[in-house]
Amino acid sequence: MGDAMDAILEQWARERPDLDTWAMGVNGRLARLRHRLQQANRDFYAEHGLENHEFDMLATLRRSGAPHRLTPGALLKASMVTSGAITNRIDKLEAKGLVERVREAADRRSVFIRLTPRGLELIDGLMGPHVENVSRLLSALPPERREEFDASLRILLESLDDTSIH
Amino acid sequence: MGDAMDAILEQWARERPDLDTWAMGVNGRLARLRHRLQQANRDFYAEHGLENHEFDMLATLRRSGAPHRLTPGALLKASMVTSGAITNRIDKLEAKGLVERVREAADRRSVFIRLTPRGLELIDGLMGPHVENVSRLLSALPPERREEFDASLRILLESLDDTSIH
DNA sequence: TGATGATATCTCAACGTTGAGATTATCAAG
DNA sequence: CTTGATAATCTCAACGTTGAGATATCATCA
Repeated sequence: MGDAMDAILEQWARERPDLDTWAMGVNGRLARLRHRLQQANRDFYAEHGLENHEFDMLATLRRSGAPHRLTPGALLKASMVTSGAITNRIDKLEAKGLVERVREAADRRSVFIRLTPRGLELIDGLMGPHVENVSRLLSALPPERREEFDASLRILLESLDDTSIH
Repeated sequence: MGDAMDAILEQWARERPDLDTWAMGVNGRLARLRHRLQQANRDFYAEHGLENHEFDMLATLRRSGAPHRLTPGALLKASMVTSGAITNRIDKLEAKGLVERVREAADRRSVFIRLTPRGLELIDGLMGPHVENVSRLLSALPPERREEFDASLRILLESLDDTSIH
């Protein structure tokens, strides 16, 4: 059979046989796979009234543990967007009543973004179905390949300095 | 050592030990890896005055073979964005003199987007360095792992119906 | 105490994408 | 021919992100 990238690499082989295709293929497949997964995740989140990034932010707060609050700065580092986007996203989630801004006396430059009871309940109820959904999306990979695949991804990420969430 | 995703999965293991983490890990690593690669590619393209998507469109036209022209519809299908974005991108590349709109008598609903001589020269000169750059970015993956890694990506893409560029 | 630099968050103009609809052209059927 | 359906491209308002700068607070030290 072959995927879309096979067809693309065939074109390159015809037009520019001097180019080595392995890296191009992996680069393209990673882009396409990420895109497909993101679309599929978006469909799932939409069933529950959430945007992709809204789910991400709620999940980040949830996995930080009680009392389920982080500063915008911490949320920024945990994300892959810039500060303006974080402010905007917090605004939207606050308007939905899923998080709230809490100022503490300690350092008044800072704000805590805290899951509301509703936000906590929502994300806690969604994590199980989300994991099931992602598992289903990746279920085509034979079990005996899974460990090596994940390990390869980790090797690449470590080499690109993706080594910390702090 | 461990990558950023290891730290995230550790948090989940502490907070929600009931969740199976393999699929979440792969999903997150694919997102992060794609993001890192896209950033690195962007830096490379920027050295040559191109945006990420501009390089993509020029490369799509180049690999289609002489006479290096495709309709906006074909460029749309080859991309992962919507029609408004395609029109906008063509406008920008046309303003830079790298592609031109050509109407043919055959079907006047259609337009061909054709690489100009400058556009062809630019993308042809860039493909070699681009492949070198991507190869370097992926060089941490041991050679004996590469074939299986690529094959696993293909398995996943085929299962998600990413099977055609037409 | 006051000055200086660092830190945390927010602001906002510029820009790109989305996606439904408008426009124009072609094709098929009667 | 007309009519209606289909097709290809473009338009544009709504929206989100970027990224530099503004604002406010804190820390340090003379």
